[in-house]
Amino acid sequence: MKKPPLANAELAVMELLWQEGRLAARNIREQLYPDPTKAQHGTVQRLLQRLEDKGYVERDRSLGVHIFSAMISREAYGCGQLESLAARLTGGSLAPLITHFIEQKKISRKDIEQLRAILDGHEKKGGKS
Amino acid sequence: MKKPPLANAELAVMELLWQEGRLAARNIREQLYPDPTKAQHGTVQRLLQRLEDKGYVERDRSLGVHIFSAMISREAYGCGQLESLAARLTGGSLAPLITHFIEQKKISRKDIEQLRAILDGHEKKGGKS
DNA sequence: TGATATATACGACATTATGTCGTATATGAA
DNA sequence: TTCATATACGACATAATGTCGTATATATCA
Repeated sequence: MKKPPLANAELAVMELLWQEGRLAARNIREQLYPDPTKAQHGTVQRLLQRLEDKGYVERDRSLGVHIFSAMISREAYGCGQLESLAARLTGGSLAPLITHFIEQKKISRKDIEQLRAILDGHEKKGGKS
Repeated sequence: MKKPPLANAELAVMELLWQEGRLAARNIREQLYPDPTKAQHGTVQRLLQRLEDKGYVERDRSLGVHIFSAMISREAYGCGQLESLAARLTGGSLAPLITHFIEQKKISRKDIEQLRAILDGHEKKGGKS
């Protein structure tokens, strides 16, 4: 179940699905290509089909038009990418990456508080080593 | 100064440079292609040249053979990738990604402690909002 | 100094991914 | 049945990647 990174056009489709849930190809095309132009319908179909092949998108064929929805949440996708980044660079460990991120780019206080809350919550819940 | 992700062979070269500092192309080829084979020297030269073009690698031409070194540390590279991931997915915010990561994949206790230490240290040093 | 070995520069190629169309076929509504 | 729209998918241009091979430069050695 390895997930390659999403390319730009693919990510745009996923964004719509993440935001709006279930969509027909037509809705996606309307939002991605607002031009009153013609046959980018094929383009969207192609993108959706490839996303389906890769396991990112699910297709409901039970109605007239197919209804598409994301098979993986934004968080799960991001998480997988994070994991793959850590695996490639730091033996799977996240801390070195975050460390540098916090020290270099000024991370927002809100993010810091949120992270601290996550860590605290996780520890209290049932600290597995 | 946008840094595209490193492909596999490129990352392998960077790994060597990160680990060993300054290297001639020959050293890199020896470690990447241990076969007593022939002309992967060209391959390594190509990889190095492309890495140089992308700004990942620096070339010292002052000696007989060129000596290569990384222009960007492993941490800085990972940090940039992290940043780009957050920018693409969560409006630049890291917390949602980490949250899911911590909750889904069991992050090691060591990493948790390390992250907490980083957060504490950062806050004490001079909490900018 | 000339011959030989090694480096560098770079063109070329196969492969793959991506974004895009266009066309053929199916399916629904009128 | 006819027409509009959907779907399936082949095709293509572009780009990135990993790989060679060749041409040129540079060094070493006898």
